[in-house]
Amino acid sequence: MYAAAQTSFQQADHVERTQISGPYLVAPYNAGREIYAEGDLIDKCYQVSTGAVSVYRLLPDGRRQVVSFHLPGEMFGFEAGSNHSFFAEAITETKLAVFGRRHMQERSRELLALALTGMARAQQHLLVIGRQCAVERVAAFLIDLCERQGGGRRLRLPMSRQDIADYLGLTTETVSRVVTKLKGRSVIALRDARTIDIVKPDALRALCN
Amino acid sequence: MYAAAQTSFQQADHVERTQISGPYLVAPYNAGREIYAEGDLIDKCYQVSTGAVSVYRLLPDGRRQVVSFHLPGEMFGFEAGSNHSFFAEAITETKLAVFGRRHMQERSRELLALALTGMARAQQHLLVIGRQCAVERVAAFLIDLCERQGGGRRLRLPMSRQDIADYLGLTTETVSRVVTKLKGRSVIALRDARTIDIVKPDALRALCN
DNA sequence: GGGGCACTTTGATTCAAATCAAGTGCTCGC
DNA sequence: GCGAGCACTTGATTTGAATCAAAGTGCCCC
Repeated sequence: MYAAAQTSFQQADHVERTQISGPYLVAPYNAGREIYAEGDLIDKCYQVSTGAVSVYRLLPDGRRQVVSFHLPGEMFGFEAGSNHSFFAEAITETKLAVFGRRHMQERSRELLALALTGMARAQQHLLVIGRQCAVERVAAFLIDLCERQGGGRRLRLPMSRQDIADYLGLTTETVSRVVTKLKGRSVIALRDARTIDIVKPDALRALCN
Repeated sequence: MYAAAQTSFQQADHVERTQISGPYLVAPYNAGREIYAEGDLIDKCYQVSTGAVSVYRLLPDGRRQVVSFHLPGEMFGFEAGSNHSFFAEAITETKLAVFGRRHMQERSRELLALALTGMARAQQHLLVIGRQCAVERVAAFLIDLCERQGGGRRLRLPMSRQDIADYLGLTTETVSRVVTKLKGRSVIALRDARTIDIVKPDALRALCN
């Protein structure tokens, strides 16, 4: 399961340490590569160095819910219990700083803050998915991603329309239609399908409700 | 904001301590009473002694998402940051064990486990709301509640259809129709609107996927 | 440079749940 | 015991998003 990561560990001394400091290794993952699977033992946690990661859950019939995306600087991989309930995979070419079990125990104070933030994010996401319409969901998603990328006007989407749809509880077609509509109203502009310029940030923010 | 709680604190020595031990007080809340509001300072956390609590968020236009219900023995009230992002209110006549800030600091290890469990619950809930149809959502809700009440066949609902709808991202009408349909298939039986007998637990479980 | 493939967009139709609109029945206060 | 009000149920209709279907578009590899 961890074969790729374990054979390609390397020393790293250039990775930003925004949340947790200490000794670690950096592992590269190709786009689409699984980081952990449902049922795997939890014995590591991760910080995205470059690239992007999705954490998701599957229903037996294949329906998928992405519960979170993780961008550079963000931590993931800690869960309740001893085994993972979710899958994690690299969306694009990704490098991850990997922390071992010992490190997690030493740093339980930081982990608490991260767990509380994760809970808050998931609960905010519940409101979006449970009570907002398609346009509101996409607008909220774009704003969230924009802020997490530093708040500039240009937004790079590391994930596909399918990933976005599975995150927002929609279909790719609906996501695409909403994007087209926002483009039509000149709220956003597309350089290409994965690069969005936010033309009217206030209008976009107003759409979240 | 906490007036009712603060004037009615009383020593308690009979409340079960399933998660955290230590000195505390017990406060009674009438049905519908607010426990904390969005924006309130976070300086306490709570354990339900008797009754039930809902934690929810509101959109400016009044749409509401209940993010969690809390039954006897369960803790709530800890969030990221220094101020609440959610509202909490007693659903029925409720008694809460209240823990102060000092206690939360001393018990950060237990809090971590609770935060991780809370995150897992919220993420599981995301899958239900994002990717399951009305029947699946209601079935999952009934099973979850049943297990949290000890797993017997008879289920007492402390909350209204509106509360359930706001938890599941549905309307009261839809919740009611699903309940009627499950009753029609003899998967469940209703003693009254708030008391459900699970007649075919396996069939109910099969409906969740 | 061209073929194939994956991703995205667009269009037509269907469908599940929301909305709108009455009932029904239970609880509580008088 | 009786009426008012609220919670819940049921029915008719609408609607937003899903589904089904078919083009674009760009990219990689040969």
